[in-house]
Amino acid sequence: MTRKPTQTALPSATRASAKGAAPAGNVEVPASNRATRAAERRAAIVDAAMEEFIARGFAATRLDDIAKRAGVAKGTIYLHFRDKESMFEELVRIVIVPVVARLTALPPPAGSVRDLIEAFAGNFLKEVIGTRRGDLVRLIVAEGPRFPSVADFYYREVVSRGIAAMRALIELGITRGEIRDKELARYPQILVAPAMIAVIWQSLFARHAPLDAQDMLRVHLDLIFGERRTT
Amino acid sequence: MTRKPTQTALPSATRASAKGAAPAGNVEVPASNRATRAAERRAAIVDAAMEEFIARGFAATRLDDIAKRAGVAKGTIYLHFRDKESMFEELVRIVIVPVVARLTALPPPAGSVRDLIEAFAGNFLKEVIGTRRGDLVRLIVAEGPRFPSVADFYYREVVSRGIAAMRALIELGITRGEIRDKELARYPQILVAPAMIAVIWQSLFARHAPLDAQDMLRVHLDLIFGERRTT
DNA sequence: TGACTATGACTGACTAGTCAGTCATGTATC
DNA sequence: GATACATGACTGACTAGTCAGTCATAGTCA
Repeated sequence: MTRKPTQTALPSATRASAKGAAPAGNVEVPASNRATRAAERRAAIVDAAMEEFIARGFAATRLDDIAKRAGVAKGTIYLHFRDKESMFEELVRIVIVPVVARLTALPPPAGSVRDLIEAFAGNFLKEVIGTRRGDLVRLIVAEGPRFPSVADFYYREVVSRGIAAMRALIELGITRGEIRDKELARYPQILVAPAMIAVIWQSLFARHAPLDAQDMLRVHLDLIFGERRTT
Repeated sequence: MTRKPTQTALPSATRASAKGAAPAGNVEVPASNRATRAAERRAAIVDAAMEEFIARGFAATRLDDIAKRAGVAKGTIYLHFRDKESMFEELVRIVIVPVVARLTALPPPAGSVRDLIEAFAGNFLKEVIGTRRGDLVRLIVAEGPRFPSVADFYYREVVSRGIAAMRALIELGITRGEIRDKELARYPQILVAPAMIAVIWQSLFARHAPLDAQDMLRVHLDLIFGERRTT
């Protein structure tokens, strides 16, 4: 009984992945074929879900809100994801994977170890700290204990790789005589710690006391590499 | 409409803080007077709430579960706290304040700056890392964005004080020639970062890769103070 | 090319279940 | 006996997930 959606508009954001996630008011752009449209919708749902989960956390996020933000009916979400939980898990994968790929693909085997690490830090600064992706990291820290599969994935794909990569760089630095402290290779976490703190700080305390992450990371590298660089 | 907490007692935990928090099966020990009993109940509720909030986060925690764990009826919770939200906020205060007090009251003005910082780190290791209180820190990171009052409180009472204290120590270290890098005073976060990372690591990744926090902090201090100490 | 049919993406009202907060009814204390 | 405290069944608001029905589009045929 009752039923008669009429359903005129069908937003769909024409690719663009609509970061801003314009809710309702977007104009009809009936993308070519069905498959494309579906992919666009899926992307819109992912973006919307990301925003909502970051803003409210897993439990407090309503699928109705995600649907509204994505400009889609609630049922549509279930055409793309099994349920709320698996949507959250997939979401993390979908967003994390390309970032890792980009950060990993970097190593331009040029210059000193310090140059390499600085390039890496620069990218991290640009790609993560203070961005939506930084918030995602905080979200993983927050929900990790309740989503072992997410924590596992994150450890496997990001943390263990990152630690291994940093360890390799540190060992190279020690071999080349750029880094004096040989013990550092045992705890690459020390190298990464200020960057992580910066991510969390921006999320939580930026409005109390803004933090110049770039400068802080430079000071930290000075500490490790022992000398002042450039100016 | 509706709302009228009744909000009678405000016991104030008469200290005691009953860490053990025996769940249901506690044999009634009709402690002398009403005030004492009430204080015990309040403490039991605080402990139970702490456990539940840490395990599930704010939104997913059920007051029924807190009540059951505390060995109390749900209504009793409302004799002590206005609602779930203010319970969470008070909880953070109740648990954090004594920890800060204990960590702050330390400074035995003896020995080198490194000794001071090492003593501090040792206490932090014992009191926070890998304990329930460490989980609370993770919880604050998790819920902070949704509870500005909690984030504010935490910044004011813990972060800003901690940063200021560390800065003072660093400056003293620089004056005394123990610390070479003068820039460090601008970012006390660098000094603290590995400790925070240890807290988070224990919560999330300990079962994937255990971390010897104590050793890591030692290596980090070696990095800052430049030389190896003892053995 | 135009008309007609089949497909399945999409919708949103609905169901079943959950849980914060209430309050009438005890019960212990003074 | 009066008061303060404690209880837990109850209410009502809210939401994850469902599914019967719709309709734009792809496919087929003349």
